[in-house]
Amino acid sequence: MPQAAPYNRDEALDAAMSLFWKKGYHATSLKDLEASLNMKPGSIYSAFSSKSNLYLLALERYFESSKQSFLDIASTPGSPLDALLNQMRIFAALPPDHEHAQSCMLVKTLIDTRSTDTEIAERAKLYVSDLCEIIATIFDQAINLGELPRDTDTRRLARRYQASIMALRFKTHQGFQRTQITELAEDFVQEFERLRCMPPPSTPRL
Amino acid sequence: MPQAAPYNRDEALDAAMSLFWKKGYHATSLKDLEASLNMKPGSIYSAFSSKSNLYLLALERYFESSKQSFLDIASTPGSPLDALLNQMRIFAALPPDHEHAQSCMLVKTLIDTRSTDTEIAERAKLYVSDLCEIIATIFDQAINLGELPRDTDTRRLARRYQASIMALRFKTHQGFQRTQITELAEDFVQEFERLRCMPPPSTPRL
DNA sequence: AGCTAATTTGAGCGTTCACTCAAATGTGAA
DNA sequence: TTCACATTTGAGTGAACGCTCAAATTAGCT
Repeated sequence: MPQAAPYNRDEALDAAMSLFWKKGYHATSLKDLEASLNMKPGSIYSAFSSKSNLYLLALERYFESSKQSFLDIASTPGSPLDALLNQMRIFAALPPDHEHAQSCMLVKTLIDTRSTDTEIAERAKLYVSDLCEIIATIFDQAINLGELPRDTDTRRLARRYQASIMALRFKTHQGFQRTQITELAEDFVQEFERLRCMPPPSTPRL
Repeated sequence: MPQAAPYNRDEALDAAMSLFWKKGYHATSLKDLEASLNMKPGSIYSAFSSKSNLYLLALERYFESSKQSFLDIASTPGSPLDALLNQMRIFAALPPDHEHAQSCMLVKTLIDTRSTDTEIAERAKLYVSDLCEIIATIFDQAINLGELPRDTDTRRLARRYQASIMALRFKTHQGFQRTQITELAEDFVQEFERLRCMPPPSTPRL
């Protein structure tokens, strides 16, 4: 005796994202999704077409929120370099049970689907590149503010930053001790801190 | 009409390792294994008990060979620091279609099984720690040879080295361009190179 | 050759997979 | 109230899953 129940697309996609992020694409079953989204198979399929399409939507959601957090950094009034490095420390400081205290979903997706689901993997690659480009523009800002040398290869630096973040987040996921994570973050931060230009002389040159 | 066919445990485990490494635990089916190992389901089960146990054996194989390559580094006659950093460049220089030119299998395992197969994930964690400890002892050797300052925290340094390798290998897996991988490797190598002590003065002090 | 133990075989087990659809229900216009 | 429409329901689809086991084959010993 079916009854019509409400259904909120945003909440459903959030739930799907959390579940997929936690369990991965292959290990998540329709049964799991039914329970998490609180929807029956028919509803899920009429709303999202297929498991893989639902995954793509969940991944897009993850990407958009990551993108937004970097755009926020880009529009932070103070030092862009400080803001980027702070972001690194923030990941390291997340309580271990926090939802975000695990591997980047894009990384998990690539590892999980690269050799089995090309479409999903390609999408994830695209998102990673997009984020990298945004990070590079933040480093560009840092140059314009005199925080980095004019000849810095910002694309290359962004790739290194992204790789460091991924490594850090993976180590979080792996269940390292808190102090070890903090130390690792501090090590990475120091490497970028070294590139910072000395503050310009406060007295104007003649 | 069954016929008895030969069966080589080493070859079978190698094939299982390659397949699991490439596709991941959940995405690899018994059918896939039957084809790769060239064994029928009954033989597989009488030889390896279960899919998960076969995975554990394949993972152990992976670990042992990784371990061996670091032990080789440890017993290299020259500079241990050089040997470690060379290892990094070697990963970056692998042709993209090389079997090893993908994410570390321990990383893939952790991401794939952490929330679904505790036993496998715990084993992977253990192996990662073991490798980290070996790397730390190589940094210890570097200290004793005067390549690193006496007060270096080698455990911490080993964790950073391991994280950097993981990030680098993941980026390889992700399908970056060759030059970009090389640049990233060079960036990471430079970070460690900076820690190296100046060579001791060749003329004895008075 | 004849027997025993060890091993491989592959059809097929029960289960779970992603997914479908006719029926039941709520909603809104007339 | 009535009827058309949009939506949800959940039992059920065929296929694929991990896995089993009786029968067939080989290998080694006597």
